[in-house]
Amino acid sequence: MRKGIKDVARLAGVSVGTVSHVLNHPELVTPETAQRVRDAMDELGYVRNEPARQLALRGRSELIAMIIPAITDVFFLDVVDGAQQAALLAGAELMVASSEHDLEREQRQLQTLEQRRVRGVLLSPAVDASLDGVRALQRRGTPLTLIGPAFGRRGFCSVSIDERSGGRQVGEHLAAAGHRRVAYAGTPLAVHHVRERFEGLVEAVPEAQVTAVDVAGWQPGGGLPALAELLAAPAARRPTAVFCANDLIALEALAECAARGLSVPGDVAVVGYDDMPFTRSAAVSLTTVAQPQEEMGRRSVELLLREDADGATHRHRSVLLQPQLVVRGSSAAQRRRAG
Amino acid sequence: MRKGIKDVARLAGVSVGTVSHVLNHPELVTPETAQRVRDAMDELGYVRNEPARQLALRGRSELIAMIIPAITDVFFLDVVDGAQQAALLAGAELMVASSEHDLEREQRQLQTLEQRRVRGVLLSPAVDASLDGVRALQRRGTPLTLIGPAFGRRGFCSVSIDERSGGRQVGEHLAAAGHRRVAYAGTPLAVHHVRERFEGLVEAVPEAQVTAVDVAGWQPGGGLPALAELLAAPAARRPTAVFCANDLIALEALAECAARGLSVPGDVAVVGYDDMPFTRSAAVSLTTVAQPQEEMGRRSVELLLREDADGATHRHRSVLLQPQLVVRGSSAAQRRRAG
DNA sequence: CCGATCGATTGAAACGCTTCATAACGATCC
DNA sequence: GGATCGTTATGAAGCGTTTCAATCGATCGG
Repeated sequence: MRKGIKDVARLAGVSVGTVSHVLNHPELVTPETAQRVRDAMDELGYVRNEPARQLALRGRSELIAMIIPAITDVFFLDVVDGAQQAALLAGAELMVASSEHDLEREQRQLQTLEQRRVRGVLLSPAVDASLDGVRALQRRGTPLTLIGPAFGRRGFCSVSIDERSGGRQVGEHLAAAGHRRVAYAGTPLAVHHVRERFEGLVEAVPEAQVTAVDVAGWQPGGGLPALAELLAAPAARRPTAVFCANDLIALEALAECAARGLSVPGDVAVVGYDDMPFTRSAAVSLTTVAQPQEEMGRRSVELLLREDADGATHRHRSVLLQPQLVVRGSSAAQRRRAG
Repeated sequence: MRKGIKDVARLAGVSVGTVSHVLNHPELVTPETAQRVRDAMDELGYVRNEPARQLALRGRSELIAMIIPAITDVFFLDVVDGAQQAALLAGAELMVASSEHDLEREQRQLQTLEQRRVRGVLLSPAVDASLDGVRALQRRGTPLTLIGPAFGRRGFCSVSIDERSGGRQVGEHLAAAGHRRVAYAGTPLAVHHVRERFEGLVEAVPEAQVTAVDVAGWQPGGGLPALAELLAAPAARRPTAVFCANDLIALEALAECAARGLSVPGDVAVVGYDDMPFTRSAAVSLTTVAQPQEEMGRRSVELLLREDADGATHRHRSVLLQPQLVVRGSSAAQRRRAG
């Protein structure tokens, strides 16, 4: 049914070798012959058979695959975007799959990618994934770089973000504005990046009293009762700043303040994390921390391609990216009453 | 370097045919032999060569590809998610690529997908794409279904959303609440879905005066001067409701109201579109229109697989999905002063 | 005018797999 | 005991491509 190189050869009156040459080494073929072959291709609607090609070349495809834990996680949008740009520059294609935080799916996807002989894999592992399978794959010759926290991940290239620095930047900003009582609203500290940010914060405000507010179980629109309670305290004990583990929580913190008649940033400063698009559009524009997602994607592709190029002489690298505090209205610097 | 089926055969002391059988037709092989072969595979770290397999089977892969116009467009997150679920159910893999609104990239991606002999393609075309290339691809035997507006796209299966109905639902909601002056804030009406929503709105509020506010050039945090001007009018001429073409604009409209001391929904009702996560967390929770993205993805995969199964007898189908008004605080029903 | 040289083209081998017709081998039956 | 059968294993053919050694003409220097 489908036309192959042979049909083209017959129609053009040349051998299959020649047809292949016009595809891969046009300089070896007379322009006229080449044209005749191309005409034949058009006429037949010839489409190269990539699997066959790959087989003959006993090689890798130009496909880079990226596995992320959840396709609906907006954090990865720009990571993918950056990776895509870098891949394009290198003449490779990028495709994305999602493990949905399921270790088994992750393994299966890695397996089919290896079977497809992809050029390399960018992996942001499902949370508590054991990396044994990944190591094996790598040993068998598929380059792989890790995206996300690098701890305990020797033997791989990896790109991660300095979460602690993000917390520290927020802390320094708040300390400079004279805050002495700050609340940290986040999901359980057991989650790696949530804790790192917290510790960065604490580190940077040694003279302040920091209260961790666990919002486990929170979901958008659900309110923040634990935080509300804190804000209900008399002014002298009430936190003067709230640092939230992400922007959505921060937006809701804003609402809690408004509901209590507390002005932001007058009475309470609010800081988010992630710099999502809506942070600029909120009633009080949100101070937040921008993450270098796009760069994360870009660098990970670069590491991957380098690993591929280096071959046996390769030495793994870990890249640590810096987040960036973005000061906006919700924490605007101002004179504070003594607190 | 890499081990093949032959190496496995040699090590297990069987023929290549047998090895292949344990992979594809285990029932034809004695359990003991099968075990021996599997042990050999493990020992050698054998990984199936998918391209070779595909070639031998002269067939399609189990890979479904989806091309979206922009990887950073949050709208598609749940579309991809739904598609992924459906694909998984059907035993296929889904991979995503993005054309970045570039017709040329889209074409190139379609081409490499065809060369890879994917099982089918879900395409959300770059805006003003001509579909000729796509038609050719389809004629050559790659099933393809379209995601997005169906107009002028005969000859394909497609899944789209009834944008007009979304506008109508908002209109009916506002009309029922007694609004007589409503503003529509959106990017140029030339954009298909923006216009459709507008027309739905107008259709549903025949007795009201509707003002279209063009926010072309707007970006998050930029403010909405055109809308602000409207809101600055004396109460008797000021719109009592603002319908925004997306939630981000609506959030900003909320801020404009607050800045002018207008209460929402008391003085002005605000309605958004898309039902993004933050709509529940805003100071005034946002009335908006939820889009059936996840279903969109699911249905498109179903159509694709059906087309693949039907073969020549296939008749194209168009599915039109209904969006769903979600009423929240920013337009809460209430007694209105005569307006 | 002949051998050498060069450029264009050819055809076959190889890539790793699946499958199919065939063989090998017991067990079963008359 | 020989024919027949069923089960299991075999090896060669074929999938569509690329590449490489070989071929074929034509051109060139002497």
